[in-house]
Amino acid sequence: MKTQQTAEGAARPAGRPRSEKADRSIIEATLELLGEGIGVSELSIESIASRAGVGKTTIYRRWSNKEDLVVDALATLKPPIPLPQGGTVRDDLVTYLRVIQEETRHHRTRCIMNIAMSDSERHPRLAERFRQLAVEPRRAVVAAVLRRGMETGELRADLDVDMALALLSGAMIWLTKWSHADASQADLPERIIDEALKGFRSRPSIAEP
Amino acid sequence: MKTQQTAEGAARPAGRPRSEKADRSIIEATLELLGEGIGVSELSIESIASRAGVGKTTIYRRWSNKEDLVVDALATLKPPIPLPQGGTVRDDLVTYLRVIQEETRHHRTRCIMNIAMSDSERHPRLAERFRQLAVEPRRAVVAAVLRRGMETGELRADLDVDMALALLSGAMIWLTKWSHADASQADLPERIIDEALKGFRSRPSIAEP
DNA sequence: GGATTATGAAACGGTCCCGTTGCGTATCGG
DNA sequence: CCGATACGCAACGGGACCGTTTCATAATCC
Repeated sequence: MKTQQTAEGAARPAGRPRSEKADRSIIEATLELLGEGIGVSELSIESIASRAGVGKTTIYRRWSNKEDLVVDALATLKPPIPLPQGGTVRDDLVTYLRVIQEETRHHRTRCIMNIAMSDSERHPRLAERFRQLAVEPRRAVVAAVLRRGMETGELRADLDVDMALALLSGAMIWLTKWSHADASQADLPERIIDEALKGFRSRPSIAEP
Repeated sequence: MKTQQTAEGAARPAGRPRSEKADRSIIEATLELLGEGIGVSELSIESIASRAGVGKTTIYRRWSNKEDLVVDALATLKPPIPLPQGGTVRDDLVTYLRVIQEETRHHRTRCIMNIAMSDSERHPRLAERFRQLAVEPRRAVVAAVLRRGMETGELRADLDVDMALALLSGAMIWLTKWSHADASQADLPERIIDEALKGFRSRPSIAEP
């Protein structure tokens, strides 16, 4: 009845242990396929198994359905380092948008973003994963920058941080998706930030820096 | 060799004419399925035929591939009446975002938006259709409002109209997609507009209205 | 009526994928 | 070595669609 205890104290079941290498290649194959534009609904277990060099059995033994597998796979994506912050608030925000813009250049990133936008509708757990994986870290970083600006007086003290994040991120995504102009415009981040900083309303005769 | 000329001058081919009713039900069935969350890649000709009460032959006779059919189907979507404009620029912009917010409540609209965002990556002709169908009309309407504000002095004279549209629309989409808070917040449009109008930057002691 | 074309239904062979099972082999604990 | 479990592989029966073809019927022109 006695089973060997691992260092972590988990009960070690008898027999051949599961291959961590198989785990990794399954996850990696899943991410590869998603990154090539395969949507969750088109993603087939067989294609994953084939890509990973693994039997279907090995996959079914670990995940009972596709959504679970995709959720786990996405969990391994590391949020890209978001921001070297240090300059003025404007500079930091520009840098932030530049990172997004650069990410958007990669086909893989665009595919993942598409999954986040679309498949989340039918898979709430995916949506939650994306929120905590991609949205929340960025929100936190930008919020820190904005709050710093609010303290130094560079920004309005009553700024709505969530609203500001939505304006900036939303604008970047919208433009890269729908702008007629070449989306690779180098000055897009600056233009977005400056419009957002200045605001649309006219101001009675204040010299702009 | 002679063929009868219709009133429009088009050559009338011999034999039974194609059923316009079939045309319509095919298009309608396609939009129904897309509106239920079926993505373009999952959309099957057989399901369309079945839904439309039509033989597959009838579909294949008119469209040689799925993308063509979807493009034609989307072309029949009328852009929702965008804006009763009349009040202040702020009021008109709030109304504009309210329309978007209201549309987003409908599951069908969200599905169509998802297709616009995701499937456009793989189907450039779809992207183009969406641009001229949904994006451009809105851009035009909002641009008109903004320009009016620039003329009356309510808005900055050097406002970047495209950037402003991106900020507003992008923020709305971003928030309805990723906001933790209840997306049906009634005051979302006002909050977006006001942040955008005021701008993030602090202003040296100017009383806010 | 006769020629011509369209229509819905059904069936075709073919492909892809499903989720499961059996097989021979590999890797663990005891 | 032995029992237990995991492995990759191949095969299973079953389902969904593909794009095409055949067929009896319907609509239009002459």
